[in-house]
Amino acid sequence: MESVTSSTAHRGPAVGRGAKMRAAVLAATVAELTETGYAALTVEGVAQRAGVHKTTIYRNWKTPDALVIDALTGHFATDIPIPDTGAVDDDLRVLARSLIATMTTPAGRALLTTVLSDAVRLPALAAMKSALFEDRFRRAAPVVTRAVARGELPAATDPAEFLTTLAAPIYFRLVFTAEPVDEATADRAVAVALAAARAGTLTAL
Amino acid sequence: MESVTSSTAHRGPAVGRGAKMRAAVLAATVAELTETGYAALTVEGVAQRAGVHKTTIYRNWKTPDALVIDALTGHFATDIPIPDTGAVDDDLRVLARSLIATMTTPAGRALLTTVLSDAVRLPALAAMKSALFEDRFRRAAPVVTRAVARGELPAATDPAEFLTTLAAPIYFRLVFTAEPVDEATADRAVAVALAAARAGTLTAL
DNA sequence: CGATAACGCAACCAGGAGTTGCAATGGAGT
DNA sequence: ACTCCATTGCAACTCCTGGTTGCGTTATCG
Repeated sequence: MESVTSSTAHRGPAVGRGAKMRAAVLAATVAELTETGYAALTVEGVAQRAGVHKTTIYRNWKTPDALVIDALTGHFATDIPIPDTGAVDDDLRVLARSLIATMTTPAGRALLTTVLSDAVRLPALAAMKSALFEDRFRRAAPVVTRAVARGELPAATDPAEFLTTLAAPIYFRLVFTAEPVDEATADRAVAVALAAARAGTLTAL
Repeated sequence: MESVTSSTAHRGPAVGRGAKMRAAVLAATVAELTETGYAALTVEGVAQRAGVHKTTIYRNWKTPDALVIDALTGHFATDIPIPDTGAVDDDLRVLARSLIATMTTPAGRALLTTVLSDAVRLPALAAMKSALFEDRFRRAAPVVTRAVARGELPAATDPAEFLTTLAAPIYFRLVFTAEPVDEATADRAVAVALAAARAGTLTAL
């Protein structure tokens, strides 16, 4: 201490190091989440897997929960691209298939599992869950409105209703049943949603 | 060992007591499950709520998990009645509404939440999850087959497929979105499933 | 009414989460 | 290349809570 001396403004903060370890820890967290689940998640375990010492984690994240939030928020950022092929059928097929593609990866499963686990008690995670679906639906809504504009679907078709009908069977199988979820599942979901919409059952309340 | 003595066969085992406490503990477990979730479930908490000492619980259930399984298995037993009104529309409406009725009760939510929580790591609970849906679908299948027989639905309609389509949006809203789930939700799910089936999109693979 | 089994209680053990102080390391600027 | 200082590693330590054990107490059944 004493004098910081007049010259040296502020020396090298050495901030480049934390980035790598941060990435490693976040990745390790997701991995642990997939393997052991949120309940059994231990900072020790994450540290070990990341090749880091638990002290480091405790110093960089005030609480283990913050770590989880942080880890999941990353994947959250990876958004599904919204197609615009000119035909509803194709748009929806692409949409459903990419949804399934992202959700059947280990990382996707980790997000889904954790979001459904007891971690929902964390307000931040609960908010994330709502935001995730609201956001995806809002982003995908144009697919429906464009189809309506083109006359491919009834004018009264509600985008949110439609997308819920499309997504529900996919998530249902992912979460509840042990059935495999693949392209066939996607295509069937599309067919069902389209049939329902064309029958006029997917209007706003 | 020794002699059990001639007279006194086997004295009063005093077995009538455990029943009441068992019920109290099981109820307390469900309550704790709804309020605090599986991860935060503590034997101490359950004991306190049940007006019992934790030792008693540890003595009656080898592990806390066994307690959870036991508690949930109770609700599991409460099955949904399968209607047979003579018209698919009515059958399905009744079915969907009673499903929603049971799942929106505190107890129903407890079952659902726990079955989706980290508790799924328990093989017994995972098995229960599969069994639950398989069983319900099997029991409800006649509603579909009868409708087919009556000519109300296409002959190729697959019961499991149909029931998945019916249940999925309900569970989706229950689990993922914050929307209220009521009769309107039930009726809409019925309309969607019927429309999809009549369009021939719910056939076996 | 008395014996026996189940419950209540209190003290105890174990393990893991989270903390702290100090030594080692590596990156940034000169 | 060299030096400085933030950041990480490391080890020991505390504390809390899940789970256990032995014994006194109570209630149920014959």
